[in-house]
Amino acid sequence: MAAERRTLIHWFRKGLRVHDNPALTQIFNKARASPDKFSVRPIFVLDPGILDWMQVGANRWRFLQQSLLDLDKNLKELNSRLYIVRGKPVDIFPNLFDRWNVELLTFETDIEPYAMKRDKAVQDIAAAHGVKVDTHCSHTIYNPEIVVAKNFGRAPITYQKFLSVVEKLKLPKVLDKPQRLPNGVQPIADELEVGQSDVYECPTLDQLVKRPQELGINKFPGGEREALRRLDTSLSDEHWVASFEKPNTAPNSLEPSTTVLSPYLKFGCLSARLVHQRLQEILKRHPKHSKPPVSLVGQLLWREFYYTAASVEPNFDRMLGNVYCLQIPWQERPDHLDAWAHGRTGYPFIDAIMRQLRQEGWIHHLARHAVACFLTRGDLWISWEEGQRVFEQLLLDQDWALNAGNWMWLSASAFFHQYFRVYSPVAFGKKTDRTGAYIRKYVPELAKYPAGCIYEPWKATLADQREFGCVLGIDYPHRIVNHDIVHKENIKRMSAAYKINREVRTGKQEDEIDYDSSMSLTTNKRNASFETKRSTAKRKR
DNA sequence: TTCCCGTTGGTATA
DNA sequence: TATACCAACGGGAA
Repeated sequence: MAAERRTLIHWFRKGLRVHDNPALTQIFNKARASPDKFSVRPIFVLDPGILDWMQVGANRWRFLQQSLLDLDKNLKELNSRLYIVRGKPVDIFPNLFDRWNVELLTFETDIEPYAMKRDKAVQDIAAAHGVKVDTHCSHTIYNPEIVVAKNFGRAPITYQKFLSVVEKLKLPKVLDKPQRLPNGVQPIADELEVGQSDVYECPTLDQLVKRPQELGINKFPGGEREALRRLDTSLSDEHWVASFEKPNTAPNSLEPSTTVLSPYLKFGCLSARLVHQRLQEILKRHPKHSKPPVSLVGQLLWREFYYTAASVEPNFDRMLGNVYCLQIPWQERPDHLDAWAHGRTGYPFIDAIMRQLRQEGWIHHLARHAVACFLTRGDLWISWEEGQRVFEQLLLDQDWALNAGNWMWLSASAFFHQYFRVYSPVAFGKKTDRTGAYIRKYVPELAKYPAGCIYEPWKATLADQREFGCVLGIDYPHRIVNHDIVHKENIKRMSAAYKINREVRTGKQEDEIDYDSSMSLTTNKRNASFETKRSTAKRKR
């Protein structure tokens, strides 16, 4: 009798795909082996609690919505479907476990603190309801837990060290999509579905997006189908793949100079393990290929690097109490932060990047470097946490570990320490776009400025500005800081911050430390120094 | 303790 | 286009 069937649930969170999805494949195989015993319910939980954890901008909601629609389609091709459940996991699971007579729950592991807490709670609930839970690590190529264990309980904090650790590890077996379910495994409608046929349907865009005016161009639609298509396109030119070196790609080309697979990897529409396997196959045919850290494989391994580091530090996205992070007395400047976030700094290259980000949800990695350096140690001296928050909202590929890790890198707070290497908001972009075509596209008010001064519009005379149809202070802002002056001051501030951190780290007594050595002492700074001690203590443990 | 190295700086000089 | 220099960091190996 159908009523006696037991339900197998796969819970999608990240990993919005049917290919290379071991947790999904597990329940499909189990149901296929005993089709008269089981029903299969692949679910996605629309969890309002996630908003206490994450900022999600309109473009990112759209990407998720499209990914869910595509996932439902892909599951239907396998004779199943996606069930969207609305509510907090801790509230809805007890109900589902009872109502659906659940035997097994599977999901992909995650290392984000919000996810780990949520998953622990759900596992406890499952245990109380007699539901078995199986988890699989498939968001990353290597299991962060194993990498940490192989490195004697600590995450490697240099890329080279990370490489030496993972080189010894076995690569995962990449799975194809599961085989189609036989007829009869689909669950019969539950009491909620009866008379409410749309109760588990995918959300519409207007259900998710509260401010539709913030929706930009849909240049990178979500979903597994699009992800695999994009992968094929990216890998079609094998010479390009084999010779890829990230630093040689342009941050300001009019069309992306890199693959833009990152949003798909973030949501798991695309398996990093599959990409890795496909790359290895190509590289076998091209013995003289580029290598990590600059190669395409190297890019995947950066992702692994940050995931591993983040997996053992719940404060990875904060300066205070973060074992990796240098304590720096950043300043609060809401006006400057706002100008930066909305592309109104008066530096055309910086503004073009920030506007592209807001419109399209993706910017080149080196463009991220330029704007991140500008916000933090280069020019504005504003905390990387503020930048992280803006990126979190706007980037389609926003991934907690990568976003925080890269912000620490760029602000020279962790992993990278050569703070005297500062990006110029004027010179850096010129290397790959002499004429300023990128600026003309994203800062159209400057479109008539000639190549000679489009990166530095303040060099145009007022008469010229009028002729070019864009007067500074009226049609486009004056620059909010003078880079030539502030970046030198900031290098000194960094030097002082490093000195204090060094002294605290090496155990010099607090009263011996000269906080005033090159800048005035602020409350902020004393707190920062105090927290460093805590971090250091933690690190030694 | 010393020395080398580090995904992707900027600038001047040849 | 390549190289030296700027002023100088931390991690990690020796």
